Amino acid sequence: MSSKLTAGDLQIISRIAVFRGLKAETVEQIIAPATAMMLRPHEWIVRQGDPATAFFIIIDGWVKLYRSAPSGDDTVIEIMTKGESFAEAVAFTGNRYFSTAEAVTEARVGRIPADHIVRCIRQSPDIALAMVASISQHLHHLVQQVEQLKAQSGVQRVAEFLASLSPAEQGHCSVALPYDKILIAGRLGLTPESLSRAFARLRTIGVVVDASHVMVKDVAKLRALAADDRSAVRGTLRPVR
Amino acid sequence: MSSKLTAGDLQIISRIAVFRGLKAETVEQIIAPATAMMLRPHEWIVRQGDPATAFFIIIDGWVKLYRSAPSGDDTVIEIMTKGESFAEAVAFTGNRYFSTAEAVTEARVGRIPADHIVRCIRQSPDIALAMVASISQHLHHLVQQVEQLKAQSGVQRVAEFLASLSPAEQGHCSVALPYDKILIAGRLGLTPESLSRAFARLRTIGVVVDASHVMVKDVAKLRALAADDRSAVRGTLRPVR
DNA sequence: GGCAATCCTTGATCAAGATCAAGGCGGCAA
DNA sequence: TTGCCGCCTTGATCTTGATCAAGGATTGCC
Repeated sequence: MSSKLTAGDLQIISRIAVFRGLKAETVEQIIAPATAMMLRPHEWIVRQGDPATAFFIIIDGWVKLYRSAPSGDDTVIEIMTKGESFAEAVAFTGNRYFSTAEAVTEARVGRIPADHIVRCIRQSPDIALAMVASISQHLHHLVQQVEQLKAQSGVQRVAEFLASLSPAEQGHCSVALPYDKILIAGRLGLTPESLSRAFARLRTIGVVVDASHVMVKDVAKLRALAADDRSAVRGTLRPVR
Repeated sequence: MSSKLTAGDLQIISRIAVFRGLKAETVEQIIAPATAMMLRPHEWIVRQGDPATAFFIIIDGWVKLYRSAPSGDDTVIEIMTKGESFAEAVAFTGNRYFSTAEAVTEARVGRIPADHIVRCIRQSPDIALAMVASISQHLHHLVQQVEQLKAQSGVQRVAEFLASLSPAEQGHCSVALPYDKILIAGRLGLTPESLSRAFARLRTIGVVVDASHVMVKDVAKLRALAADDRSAVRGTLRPVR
């Protein structure tokens, strides 16, 4: 289940996110005691409520963070992939993980013990600043999610999601959905049925979804819709039967 | 507008949140260059998009964090009071504040320059750990908010909010709403009208709201409702006309 | 091939919450 | 005192999204 990191893993880890800006030797020192986890779909990495003893970097694959209510239903908090990290902050507090992390695809995840990092920080405090920067990203992302849930309709959230997949600011583009629609629906706080209908509505502004392929005629229009700019999509977006 | 911290301010600040667990002299060193801001209602502390150069500790009063969309409407992200801090993480990144912070009541807020803290951290890294712990709290709070918005109905969020005001786990209690209902509605992602109707529904399970006074007959029932435990409130909660 | 399971879509219906409109009430200033 | 304004509530209506139900498409397995 757990093994040493390969040279390739190190390459990936040191180039990304959490450790951006640190010297190569510092990064090496940090990840010295790291291990790699190989996961099959549905296997979990940590469980909500477990004492936090480490944080994680995704080397490959997709991972979802979700919370389970006593009533039984799960709420997706975040979906992450290669180069992203999670549970940094809580790992330093000794508290408990507040979400479950589960592999969505086959995945490879680096595990870094918190106590080791704490030692490293005492030795070179710059590490702390790098990690705070990474944590700040997570905060920003969550703040945006709260804003979206409170202020945007389902169709708008879908539009924003599609726009975020598109590399371009405007013009047309063709992208692939990164994971299945049930999961996308969860990410956006919708049921699969509602997501399906949202896609149907977006057809009226030139978005064609076929399985995991999405053709967007005009990305700018998508963004305008997400931003509530009614003039950009006036008269369109009728419900589709 | 900005002045020195009083001895009383120092008392409050050093006892709370961000600096918990640090030695008194360390705290003193950190807040040496801090200033106090006195604010009237509606005055802002920082603006969304401003470069982040400091973080803040609320000494007294209430402060709301909110984001403004290009379309004009505002989304409440968080409402905070005495002893709470904000913008810690982003202050270290040099990025821009991602919400506006505005006084809701008269308020007194301590401002701590980020560059100074960075120097302190290099000198004694324990500060970083204390701050990460505080940031972790913020993360947890946001995660909970996302969960609530995605998984709970408006009435449930209101129930949870009221339950959180009550010191007791169960039994009856009487509390005061901490700020006006428009703001409570914003915090919970509802319109004032919907909040009003949610309160009306809760009357059927023994919650009486009169102006800012709330009488709760059975806090346990509130919590059960928030947690989706239908058996606890079976047959009640009919819409009220 | 046939079968089952999963994913996705579509339709019909229902419930939740937003919106629009109106009115009560309390505080405050002239 | 009067009048105004902002907060709050209530009613009527509309929109959004959830739920329930059914069926098509794909995939994997025997």
